[in-house]
Amino acid sequence: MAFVDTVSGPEALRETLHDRGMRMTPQRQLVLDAVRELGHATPEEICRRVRVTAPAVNITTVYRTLDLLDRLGMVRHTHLGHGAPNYSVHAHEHVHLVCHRCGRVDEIPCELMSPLGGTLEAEYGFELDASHLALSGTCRECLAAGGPAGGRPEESE
Amino acid sequence: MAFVDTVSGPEALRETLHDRGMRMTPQRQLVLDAVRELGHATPEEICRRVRVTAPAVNITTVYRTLDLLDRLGMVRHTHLGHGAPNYSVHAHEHVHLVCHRCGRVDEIPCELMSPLGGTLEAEYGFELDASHLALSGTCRECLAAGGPAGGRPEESE
DNA sequence: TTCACTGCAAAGTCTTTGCACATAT
DNA sequence: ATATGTGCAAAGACTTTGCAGTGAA
Repeated sequence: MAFVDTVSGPEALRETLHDRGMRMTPQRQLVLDAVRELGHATPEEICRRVRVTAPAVNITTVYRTLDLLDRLGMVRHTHLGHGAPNYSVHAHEHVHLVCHRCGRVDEIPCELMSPLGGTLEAEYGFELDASHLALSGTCRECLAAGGPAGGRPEESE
Repeated sequence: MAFVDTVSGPEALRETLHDRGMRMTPQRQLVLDAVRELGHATPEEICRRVRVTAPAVNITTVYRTLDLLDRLGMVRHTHLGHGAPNYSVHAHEHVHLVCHRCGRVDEIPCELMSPLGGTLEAEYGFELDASHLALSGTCRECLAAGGPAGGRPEESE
């Protein structure tokens, strides 16, 4: 019997879609591939990536497809604080650290959030979804350069 | 000698502005008052509040003034994950918990973030600004109602 | 063959910019 | 008197919607 990669192969998407009476299309596969290849990206960036292969794909389709894949649980989006959201594959879990002085974005493992998650659950009954939103603050370099806490954020967000 | 409330009186704003060669205007005071009265609000809501007193004030002025007050450190804004940012007075520090199933926003004391803040600082040299971004997840009610982790977010964000 | 999906264009939010006039100092 | 601040209108970034035609099943 043939092995079917139900996690990342093209068949996974097709099956998931068919299970819900939806159709597999080249656009959908391309968008999912683009998210995987880019790691993190905005709809705009994903669209550009898709267009390398299929120049006719419309940004509208990218938005609709990202929304669909998000609802299917195959990708997820994170709000980094300003502007467009940032999409990544669902499997790749991490927390974002956004420096609001230089705009730099770092990733840290989700596990660091576990203690906080436990507290929130115990005290507020709130189940934390660590990877959906970013944490903001000031990064090492900006602390070193622009001086500590005192200075207001320069720019970016 | 007269007592001057340098924290919240009208003179505080005037002084801060004059120190930087900027001018005190009724609009600026009204926007700051609106943020104080509303606690949390979007630029749109702040504008509506200001217009109760001064109907001619333009939304553009509200945006410009909020940006100014933010740079002056008198208000701060938080990204709740979707749409417009949320402004509040700088003094009132807290973390937001946003339920991505029902959209509800709760506040928790900043201190809960201290352990995480310490870890981030020690391991990554990152100085956390807990109140600038929200934490998302699922609230107690939604967990009870819609069942736990399993179900995809319904709606809202 | 049928109906979900796509592309296109238009509209909808939220926010910023340019400019002439108003006004705080 | 001066140049900062304001209102207005237009534009800009990001996203959604309506609709007719396309193509997956």
